[in-house]
Amino acid sequence: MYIFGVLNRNMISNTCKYGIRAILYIAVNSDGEKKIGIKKISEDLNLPGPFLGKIMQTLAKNKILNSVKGPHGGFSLAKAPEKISLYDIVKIIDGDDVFHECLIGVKICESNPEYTDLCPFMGKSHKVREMLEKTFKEQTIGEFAKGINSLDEFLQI
Amino acid sequence: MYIFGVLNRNMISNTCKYGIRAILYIAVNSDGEKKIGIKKISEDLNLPGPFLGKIMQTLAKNKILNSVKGPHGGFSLAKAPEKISLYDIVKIIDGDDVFHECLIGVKICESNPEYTDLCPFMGKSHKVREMLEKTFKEQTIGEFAKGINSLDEFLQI
DNA sequence: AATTTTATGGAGTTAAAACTCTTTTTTTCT
DNA sequence: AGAAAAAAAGAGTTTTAACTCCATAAAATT
Repeated sequence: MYIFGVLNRNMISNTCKYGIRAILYIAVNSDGEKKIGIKKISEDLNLPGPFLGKIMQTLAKNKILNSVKGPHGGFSLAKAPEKISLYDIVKIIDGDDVFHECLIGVKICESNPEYTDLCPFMGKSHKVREMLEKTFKEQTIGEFAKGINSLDEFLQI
Repeated sequence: MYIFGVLNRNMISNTCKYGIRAILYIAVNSDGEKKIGIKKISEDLNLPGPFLGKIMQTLAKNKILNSVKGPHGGFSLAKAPEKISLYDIVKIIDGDDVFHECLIGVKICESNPEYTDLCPFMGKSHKVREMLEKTFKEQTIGEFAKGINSLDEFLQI
């Protein structure tokens, strides 16, 4: 339930989810060299094309993707898929606040990165949050892509 | 870094954080019976008063707070602080999506609450997320309030 | 060289979260 | 009963994330 309307609170922004899914799509469908265009990716993944374009731009600027203009152009991974983690992508698109900021917005936690238990909850929650961060850092695109049996899993929402 | 502007991505909405901090304020400053008004809470915690009013309304409707109108009215906890968990508050204000939705928005996970490893990342991340949920469920307002030495910790953002 | 195809860049629009303002209702105090 | 104090309710506005549109730039094909 939400106070003022419809809410769907996510840890990760839609923008970032789209980015992750597009990169996975490339990892699954390209053999490293082959370029894939925004049109094809956005149609297959059912994502808004022009918006995805912006996201890809950002990922290209941040050396996650290579982009080539013109006919037969498109995007390919700029590194081995085993060298790209979900954390890398989240950090570029959403930043890493989600892994570090104080969960209830207490000032003292923000100025106290050692978690020397000034906010009682931070003392209890920071281990879980470190695990969360670790999970994102250890999950590579390469390994993720290997685990995908059917691309249909990634169609639509 | 964020693509289009300034982003500060939080697991928990500001609305919810304000609610948690206001409840903590009441738990620390009231002995169970004493009512405290929005004006005092919002001034001391540096929160937008009318907005906090809405949040308190919602929490009152959901039996977390008692509210009394008129002179010497205000809000008090509707239950023992040990019976109120952070999870309760998050669920009321933000919903529990943040603990359950698929982190990268893959359809198959949403329709598959058993996590029978169709999405490779869900298989790896759901344990951390269960821990996160547990952490929120086990953290009561009562215990939290006991751990607060100085209210100054909770002033401002 | 001209055309086509694809990404890039910039300036918009839309929808939802965050926040404000004003009026009404309830309670208490005189 | 009347006035004052507080929350409730409703209708706004502002800000930000999400998304679109159009013109430009670069590369390949003819």
